[in-house]
Amino acid sequence: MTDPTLDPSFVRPDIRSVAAAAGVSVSTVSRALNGYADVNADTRKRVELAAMKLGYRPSHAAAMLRRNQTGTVTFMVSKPWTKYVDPYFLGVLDGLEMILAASGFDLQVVMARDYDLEIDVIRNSVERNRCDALVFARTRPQDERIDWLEERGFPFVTVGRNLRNSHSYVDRDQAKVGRDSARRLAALGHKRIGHLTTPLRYTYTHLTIQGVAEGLAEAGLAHDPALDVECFLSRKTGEEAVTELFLRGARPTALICGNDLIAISAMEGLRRLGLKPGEDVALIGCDDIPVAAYVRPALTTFALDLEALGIRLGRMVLARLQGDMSVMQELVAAPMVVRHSDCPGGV
Amino acid sequence: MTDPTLDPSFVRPDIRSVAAAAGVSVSTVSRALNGYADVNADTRKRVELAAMKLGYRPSHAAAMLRRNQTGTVTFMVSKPWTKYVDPYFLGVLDGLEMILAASGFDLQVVMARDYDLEIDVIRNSVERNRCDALVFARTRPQDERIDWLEERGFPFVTVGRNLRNSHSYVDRDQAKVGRDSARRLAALGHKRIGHLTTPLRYTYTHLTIQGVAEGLAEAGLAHDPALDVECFLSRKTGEEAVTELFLRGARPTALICGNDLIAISAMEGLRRLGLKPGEDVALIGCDDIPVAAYVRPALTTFALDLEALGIRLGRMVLARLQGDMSVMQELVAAPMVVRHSDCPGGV
DNA sequence: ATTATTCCCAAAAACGTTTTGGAAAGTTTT
DNA sequence: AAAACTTTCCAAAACGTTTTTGGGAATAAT
Repeated sequence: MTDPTLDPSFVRPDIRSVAAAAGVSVSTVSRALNGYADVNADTRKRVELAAMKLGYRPSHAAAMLRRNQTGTVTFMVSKPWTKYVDPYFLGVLDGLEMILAASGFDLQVVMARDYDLEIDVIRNSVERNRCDALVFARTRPQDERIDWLEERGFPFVTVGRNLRNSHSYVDRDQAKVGRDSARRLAALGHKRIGHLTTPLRYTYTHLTIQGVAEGLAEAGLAHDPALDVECFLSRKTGEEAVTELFLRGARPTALICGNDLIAISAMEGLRRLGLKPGEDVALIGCDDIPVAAYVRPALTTFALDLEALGIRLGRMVLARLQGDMSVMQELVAAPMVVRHSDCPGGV
Repeated sequence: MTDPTLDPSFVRPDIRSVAAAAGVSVSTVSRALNGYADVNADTRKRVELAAMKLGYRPSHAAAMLRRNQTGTVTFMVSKPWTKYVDPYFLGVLDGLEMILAASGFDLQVVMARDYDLEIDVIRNSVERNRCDALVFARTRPQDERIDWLEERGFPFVTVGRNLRNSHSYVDRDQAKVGRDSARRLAALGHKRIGHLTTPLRYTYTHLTIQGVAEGLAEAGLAHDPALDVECFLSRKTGEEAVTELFLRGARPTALICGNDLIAISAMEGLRRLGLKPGEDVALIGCDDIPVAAYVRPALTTFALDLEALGIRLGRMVLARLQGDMSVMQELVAAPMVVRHSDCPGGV
């Protein structure tokens, strides 16, 4: 049996051809194929058979025009973010796509060339009715994207939150990451614990800092701001941050790193200063990227099931799309995976 | 001046409202806004002003229905691939999106849950008219996706090629990577050069192997198949491959690794065997992932401007979409970045 | 035999654009 | 002054669905 669509004279069948083939009206085909109740079982079967035989595929554009929706969910990312192969992006996208596809939604990816343009990209997507819902990550304490969308009542879900905490999101329990990091290092006997933070523009950075502060306080340790440095993915990564720290005269015996890339590059910085990472200075990362297990010393860090996160995100979006207007906020756990970079602190 | 779209009674203006406001017909609005020549400059201005004032945004669905195209390009990825945060994906997507967006096309991402499903995903996208063109990577020597699309005459561009070499693609000069790797290691005095390859299912793996063979032959070295192991991202990564190699009794003094992750995990395998990577055994990777510079020994590898690759890909797609039916095949260079993992070989 | 009640289905009206085929006015050429 | 172009615009016809409206034919109830 050869594929009819391969015939060069093949033309896409429309709903009318199916109706003709099945000997029913156009509207009946539509109702039959869309699972409406008021169509006889036999009729439905006949229609389905005819559709199958003709290789009929409803026109998405026409359906969407009539239904007044797009059937797509847009995920927005910032270019500066993708440039450094952020592990977040992919896994989340993965889970999200899975859930959406199961409900017949397309996942669309748009990119903002710069942070300033994010809001424009969103406005464009929303105002042109390009999507039914939006998803984005890297939320900020004051996030104009969230403000704008809330004001407009447009469905959206984020990875991470803003300060107002008024919208639906999925977030890693970042405060716990900070707390656990500080606790562990304190328990290992460290007194001067530094923090190489992710960019302060993001909310999650502040949550981590807060968690670290709590962990330190619990252990009776004072938080010394001189031990903290803000890092970026593009410039001043862990290596430079460590150099800056020691140049400043601050001499931490342990470093909590905002992510694994910071941690791994910080190791290099320490070596340059003649210090042995994992022996002279303890390190804890975050994210558990694939190479974390293979660097020397193997990195102690926090794992995160990105796909699961994407799945939750997807479910939230779907709920929103089905009219559930409740605010959903989920925190996902990030278990510590202990390797060898977190050594005991000297007296 | 407040945003009119914020008014709760706001309804999306359609082309008729604009026509009414500008005092012209609907068709004139369409022609004016779409840049047709046969509309008076003054009229065009009046229309544009009215559209602006009303906050008019043409309905994508309606336009696409009428134009009989979707305005989107679909990028297909395989889930098993995203799972291990392949650095390819992001950068390419980045460049691609940039080019497409500039021409008003949307980039859509679909995921195939497994290799077997890739063809179904493609069929679905094409037959349902969900996109105007397709892009995908990880091509195979016999690639049924390519076969199917060629048969159908549907526009597509790939990252990588198949054996027939009949379609448009962008590819890294993978044979050169293999050749350069072999040459360098041979020049450093190595005689027994192993190869931890990427999966053999992909064409680029074979091209690399071929390049390595050429490089070895040039140096007058025989290629010993016992020194080669196929690696995967999910299981049997470099670490296990190295173990297997030495267990077999093969004792390479240098290893060409299909990618950086294989190389970095191979380092761990070597250490487990009491060997010092970069001293006892030389290593060369491929991709130059962000941590490559930070592992110890810092990894010698091949860089690749992913964004540039994505841009070329985008341009090819656009050409296709504009009716250019020529076969375009571009090879992008991958310069070697020399660090410290490739040490001289003993006598 | 009439009247309700179900169950199906057909016809037609959207949905918001783009495109087609001219028409009207103005301009140049015969 | 007629003919032949140009320029500028318009009305109407698509595009392929979904949804609404209305009603015919069975079946059940009076």
